[in-house]
Amino acid sequence: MILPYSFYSRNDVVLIAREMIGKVLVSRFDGKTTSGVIYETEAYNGIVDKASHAFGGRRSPRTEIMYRDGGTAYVYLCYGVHSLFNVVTNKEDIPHAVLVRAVRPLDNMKLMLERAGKSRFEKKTGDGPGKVSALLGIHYSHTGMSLLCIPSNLKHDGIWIEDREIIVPDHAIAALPRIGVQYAGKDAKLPYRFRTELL
DNA sequence: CATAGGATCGCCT
DNA sequence: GGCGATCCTATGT
Repeated sequence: MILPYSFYSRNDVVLIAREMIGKVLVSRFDGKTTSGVIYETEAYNGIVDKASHAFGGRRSPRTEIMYRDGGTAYVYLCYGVHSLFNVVTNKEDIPHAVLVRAVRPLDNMKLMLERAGKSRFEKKTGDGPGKVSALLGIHYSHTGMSLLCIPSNLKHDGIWIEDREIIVPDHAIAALPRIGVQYAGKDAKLPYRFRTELL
């Protein structure tokens, strides 16, 4: 089942980030589908979250995407090198987002290896938000795409997330501080990162 | 217009 | 554990 608007539009971004563990991130570009099982995410809790790009209600051409309705892709360039993929959650004008930090490669390993410039898979191949985008072919120019409009035409591009009923028990999901947000002061310590070692 | 810095990665030691 | 790559974005003049 493709995750519907009702999954993304809820107001608890931390819960959504936790529930995204075990879901399958899918992309289709040039008619070629690739996917991976999500095993690490981070929640960014809108205008009250110092670690969020939208902290304090800041708006800019880049962060404007975060104020869109739930189910929109927010992809931005980090360190001039890496595209980082997030899903916007909640309703329009509430800039919540979930960063996908790691996936276990699933469909079309060959193409994903090629994209990552690797010759074989290792445990860490999809571990890291920059690597997630590299494997799936997601680029910062894809920011603003809807994850709810699934292309029926196989030649059409699209990104979406599926529930393939992969069960990850609650006790197997660790809640940890987020990575790389030391500038966020007190908010840097919030347990908004979710990760499982089961997948 | 100029500038500093970033929700990272891979390679080096 | 340290560092350079690399370029967009935000901010300030």
